Amino acid sequence: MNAVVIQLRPPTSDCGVRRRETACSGCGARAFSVCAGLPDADLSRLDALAETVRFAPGEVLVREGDPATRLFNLTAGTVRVFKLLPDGRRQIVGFLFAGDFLGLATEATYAFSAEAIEPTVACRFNRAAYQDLIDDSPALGRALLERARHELAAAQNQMLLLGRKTAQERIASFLLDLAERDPMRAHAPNALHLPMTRADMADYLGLTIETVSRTLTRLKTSGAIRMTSLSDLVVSDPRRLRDIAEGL
Amino acid sequence: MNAVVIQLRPPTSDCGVRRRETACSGCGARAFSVCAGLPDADLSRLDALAETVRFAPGEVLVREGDPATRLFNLTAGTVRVFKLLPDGRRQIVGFLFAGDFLGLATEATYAFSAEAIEPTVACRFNRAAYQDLIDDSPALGRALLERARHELAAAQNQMLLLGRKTAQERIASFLLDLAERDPMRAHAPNALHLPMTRADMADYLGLTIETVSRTLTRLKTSGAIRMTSLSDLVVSDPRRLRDIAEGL
DNA sequence: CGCAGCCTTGACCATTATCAACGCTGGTGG
DNA sequence: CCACCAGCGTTGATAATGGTCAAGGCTGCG
Repeated sequence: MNAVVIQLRPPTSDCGVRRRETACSGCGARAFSVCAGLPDADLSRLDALAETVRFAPGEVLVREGDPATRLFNLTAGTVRVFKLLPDGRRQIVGFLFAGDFLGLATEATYAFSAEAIEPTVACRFNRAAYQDLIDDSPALGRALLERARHELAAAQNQMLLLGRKTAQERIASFLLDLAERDPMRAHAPNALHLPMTRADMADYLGLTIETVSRTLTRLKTSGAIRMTSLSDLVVSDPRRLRDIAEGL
Repeated sequence: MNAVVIQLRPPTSDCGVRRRETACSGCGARAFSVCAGLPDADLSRLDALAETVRFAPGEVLVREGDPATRLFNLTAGTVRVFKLLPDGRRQIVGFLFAGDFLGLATEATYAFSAEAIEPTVACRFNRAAYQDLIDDSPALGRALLERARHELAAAQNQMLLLGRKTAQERIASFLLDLAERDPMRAHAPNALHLPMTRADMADYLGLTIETVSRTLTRLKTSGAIRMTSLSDLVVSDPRRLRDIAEGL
């Protein structure tokens, strides 16, 4: 698995900064990469700041409460970003994939933790240096603001999901969202890979493992989706799934 | 009521842009005002773009799905920002007060609706012109990015609340958050005004009106809070309320 | 081949939603 | 000035969605 990832994305001298707009060799561009469209001068300065780091599944990228000294740009893999309550209840606030930026919501200390789910490669930046570069590169500042807008809109959608949708609507919405972001989607339009466990999905959707499992079974039985393995599925009836997601 | 508001915040020739850092005459500064600390030159250019507008309770500032042509800076009042599902279920994604900015999460079209709760005064900007000004004023861009970071962190907290907290924890968290943002807090540390209805609270917290009401009664009975009217309360035991909010 | 971890399914339970009745309050008009 | 009404809030009884507890099955790896 790890070997495959490395095959798809060989270590790059520029830490992936220049390549960030494609998520996977041979498949289409990712729409919201922070660095897509930046002038070469800015890219070079980013390159100079970046250091490539690798994380095995379960490894910690940042820990809630720690001083926020680093930012990351993912070039491969999957990361879960989450918050914990004192008694251990966990809310995953997002999954990050290749091309995504980790640390936008950051102020003096990290307000979330982040762990690799799959073998992950990232460009790591010193936050202070990155901040200097933002202050100095209007294009980068603009790109980050644009990304922040997008993340904020996504967060609002997730609040709607968590506050007002049923279990079935949540799962359907999640699968559709994932289908839109999945770097593999260009290869097979309705095929979808789930890199995370049922527990991760549950903690992202405000449900329990059991409810996630039952609901997937129900969607399967109703013919909206078909599981090709525990972590792969085909959306056999996208229209229906979309209707379910919107509560229709 | 309206008269009182106008007394506290007379219409200003500069649309409130320069005054945005104080929420109410005589009380302390608000921490996260977008324009606080901007150079005078930028403030003047903002002034030139701004137009003062007033909204009565229930009036619409922006409607989900409309082309996003306007941004707002609130100088007085309270606004609810929300998203709807086709069947009418509503999720309030935030309440805005004096000093808050409306439109950060906006891309081509509004992804949310916004309505005044109380009589509200705002500076209205043309979005394209505002965008030009951002591109041209590093300080403004930085301030907006800072604000976006803060909003994103708040959104993640709300996801934790909606996905993993019990009804009682949600209400306690909500009251504490509100206490922190309430422009009146400088006047009486533990007094708190609720400008929104129970239905608004319910739609913000992913609960029903009845559960909000019952839970407030329970907090009241337990001695953590004391209601001085339907929309005013005193946090009589802040420590306890904090513990409840964190699930302790 | 066996084991550990993850997933599924079932039975039962609890929190919160729903439905319903009633009370308070503030505004209006007789 | 008082009575009425509409809208909002509270409380109670009941229901349902999703959670909890428990058992067993799959799967992938050593």
